[in-house]
Amino acid sequence: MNKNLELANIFQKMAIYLKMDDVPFKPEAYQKAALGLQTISENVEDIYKKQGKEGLLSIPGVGESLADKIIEYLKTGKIKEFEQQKKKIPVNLDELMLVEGIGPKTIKALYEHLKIKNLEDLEKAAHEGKIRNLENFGEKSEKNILEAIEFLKRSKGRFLISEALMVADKIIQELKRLKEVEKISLAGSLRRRKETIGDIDLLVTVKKNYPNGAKKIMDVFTNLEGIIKVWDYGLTKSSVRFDLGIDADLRVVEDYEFGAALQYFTGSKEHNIVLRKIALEKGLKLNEYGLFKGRKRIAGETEEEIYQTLGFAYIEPELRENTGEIEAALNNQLPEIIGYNEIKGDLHCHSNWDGGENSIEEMIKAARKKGYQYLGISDHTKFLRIENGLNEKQLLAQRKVIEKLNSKFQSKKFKILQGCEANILNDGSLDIEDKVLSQLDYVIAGVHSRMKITKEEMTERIIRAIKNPNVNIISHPTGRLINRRDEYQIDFDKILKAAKEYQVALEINSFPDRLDLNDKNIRKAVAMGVKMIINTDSHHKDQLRFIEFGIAQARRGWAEKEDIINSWEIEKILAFFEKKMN
DNA sequence: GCCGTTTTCGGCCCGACTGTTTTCAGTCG
Repeated sequence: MNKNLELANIFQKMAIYLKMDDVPFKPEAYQKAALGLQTISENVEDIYKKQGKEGLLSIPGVGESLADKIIEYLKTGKIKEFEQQKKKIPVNLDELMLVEGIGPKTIKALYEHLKIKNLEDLEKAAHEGKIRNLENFGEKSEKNILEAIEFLKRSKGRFLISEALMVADKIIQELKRLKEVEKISLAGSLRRRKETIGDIDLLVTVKKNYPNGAKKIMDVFTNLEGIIKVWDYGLTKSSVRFDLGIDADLRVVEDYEFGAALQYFTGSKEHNIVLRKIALEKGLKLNEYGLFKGRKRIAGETEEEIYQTLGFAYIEPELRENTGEIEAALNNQLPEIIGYNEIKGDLHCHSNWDGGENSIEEMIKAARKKGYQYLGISDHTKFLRIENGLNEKQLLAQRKVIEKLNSKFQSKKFKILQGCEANILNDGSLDIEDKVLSQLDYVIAGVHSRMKITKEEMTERIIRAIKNPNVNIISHPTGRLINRRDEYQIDFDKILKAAKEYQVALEINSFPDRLDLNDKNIRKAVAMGVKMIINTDSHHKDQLRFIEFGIAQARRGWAEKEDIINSWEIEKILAFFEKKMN
């Protein structure tokens, strides 16, 4: 883990400890600093080296006191205050805070009365019926705890793609520096860009004329920063665990078998089984070393060669799940899935008007740097007080600001759109008056409250929002949070039908713990001709990069350019929004 | 503890929901 994340992690936990003692305001300050550390792209160590404390103060949310704590950590590897807090209440916050419905106060009470320190203690106490006897707890809360633990167990051991990719990128970066390394590639679920990742698989080939190359590579790999355990060390395969808890496997393969190995280790298993079956039917044999006719290797150096020799078009890794891609490839009907460079703008971004980190100008700058042609500012609206949601008056004031910015950028062929992320209230109405909504360029509507209602109620609620003539996009349509919260109950087919009828785009939210819609739902939408939009939901300019996760999800859902409205030119999107109005 | 087109000190932190209660505490967004 890099120092940014380590510090962010500590500040998060210090915030939790402060909340246990009901300290006002400070926890939020610590959390804000943690967020700042997570989102900046520069390394906090480098910042301090180059610019000293001044540099640290420029990190969003970091002031005098937290800058000192950062320095203390960089110098000593510890923060005294944090060590004291841990000593006072020595509990595993990482585990306990993951339990839905449990927060700082509960953790403190459980520790003080029942000495519960971790998930295991908690589950045991709940099973034994000890928790219900505590003040302010009852049978229901005990049952909820057990259910939440069950949910955790189901998702255990899977990492968010963003976490896994961060570790993998670092490994690749370090190994690429070695002169012994010829080719290096991700494999496994990470290469297929699955939304959660079990472990990291990597393949390398050794350059010729380096007889001890494999050893050198493995030595470097098994000694990378952040490794806490080396499971295996070998010249063809090594396996390690990083401090995040994630494992990584590295395999050294020969040049002539690289494609075969890549194909094999990328999977999915189900995809490969079918592929091997087809090879057998053709009198061939496919394994991780190549495609063979008898004992003769007829393909193996590249993946393309293997697919081609088997009689297929190349199948993108994101499609390799044996959910019809092989049949499609055989019939030459593979979709032309959307590319990673085909998004022209992001329409779900928050600015500092609603408590986001950056000003509209800063967001624009970041968007232009990404090569976007347009950017949509869609701040929260007033129902979400905590997010500083905007009211009608503020939205209209913001409109003026954006109009001004547009005249500034007119010559530069960049367009700023004003939207908002309005809240879908209990009855399906929105929290902003229609006459104001109708003045915005577009409207996103999303559910942010009362998520545990019946399927019928939730479906009706969202459909009523879809029917609102001003609504163009439904944000994070199923509401799930990966590893933390299930989708809310909805009849997705009905939602799709309504979205199609009323010309509303469903969002593919790129935030790593949302990725909502998921691949299955995207594919359903594609099949029904419902339009979608890949947005980041950025609350900070650096989060615009999350778009790659949303695009990956769209690709896994077989979406083509035509299905994704923000791969379109601005005029076409505006026409899409416009049409709904009439 | 942070931050400043109201302020370098005094704001910031609301509202819904759930489960425990019988008027409230904790969690979540």
